[in-house]
Amino acid sequence: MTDAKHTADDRFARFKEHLRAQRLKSTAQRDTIVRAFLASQRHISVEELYNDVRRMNPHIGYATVYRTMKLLTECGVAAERHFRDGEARYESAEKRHHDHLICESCGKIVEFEEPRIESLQQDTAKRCGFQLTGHKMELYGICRECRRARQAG
Amino acid sequence: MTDAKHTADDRFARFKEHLRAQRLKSTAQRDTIVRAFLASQRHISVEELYNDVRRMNPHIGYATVYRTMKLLTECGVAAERHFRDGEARYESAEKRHHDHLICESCGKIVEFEEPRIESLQQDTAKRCGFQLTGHKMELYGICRECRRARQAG
DNA sequence: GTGGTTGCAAAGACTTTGCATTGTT
DNA sequence: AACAATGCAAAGTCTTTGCAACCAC
Repeated sequence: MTDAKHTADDRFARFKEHLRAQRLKSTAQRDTIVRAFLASQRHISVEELYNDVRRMNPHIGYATVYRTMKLLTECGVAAERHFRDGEARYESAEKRHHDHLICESCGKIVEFEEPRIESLQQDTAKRCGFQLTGHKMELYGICRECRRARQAG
Repeated sequence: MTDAKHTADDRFARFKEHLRAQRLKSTAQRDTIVRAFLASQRHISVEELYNDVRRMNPHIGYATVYRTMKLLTECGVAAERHFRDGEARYESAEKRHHDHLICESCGKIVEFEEPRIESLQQDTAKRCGFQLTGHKMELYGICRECRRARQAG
């Protein structure tokens, strides 16, 4: 499924490389956390990740998860997102650029790309005298499944 | 400047009306906070508002400011926003729909409307099977003044 | 052995809440 | 008089940090 250049192993290697380059150390805790993150195919919160990690090694602390996700973000393997629920979520940073569509009923998160919107964002920034450096766009709605469930229920 | 239907006095009246309708009480603190909010022509944070309010009445507490802004939001006079800095900011809710462009250098916040983006957002949601209920879009960049200052400096 | 890392608890930032007191209606 | 509102401090949520013990290099 995943692009061959971006397998979990590749990303794990990228993380290890980052440690080496920065003269940081490899530890069992970091390995566990990174593998757990790479195994999760979703927009995972620190709490969720912490729970996954604890299953593999109950002695790992919350702070280490936070610190490791910070490292993963720095080396470009993970990207931090902030949706409405107020806690950070992490996703793989190696996908191409995209934005998110979130179901307000079940919390499902769908990714989409819409180059026409991107282009209009550029135009808009320029029109206002800004040099665009980034954006945040989230669409909120009700997904098909939740609408069906409502009608049925 | 402001639309005649949306003067500060009108909005103040709307707030008072809300209190009456909900059988809540008018107090000097609420009046002070609401007037300070209506007088501020910007996307004001609770801390900034608290400082303004303290100048008018040093005995007002932080909690009362939070509680009053909640009320103002409920009655549709204020709208709560969350930008990157992690603290809530409030703006007038009576403007027409718009999104924000934020200077990463000086923090300036500019409002814009772009119906073509809105329309593409609708299309995108539909294409993904969602019924759109809302969105959050912020563009980040460097404003003209900050770019000039950089070149000069 | 040196210096980064960990886990825990404590602290921070922002916001909400409990409660005795005060103020509105 | 009844009951909501206030101010303060305490608690809550998410995240970061200080520090002694620990471990990779």
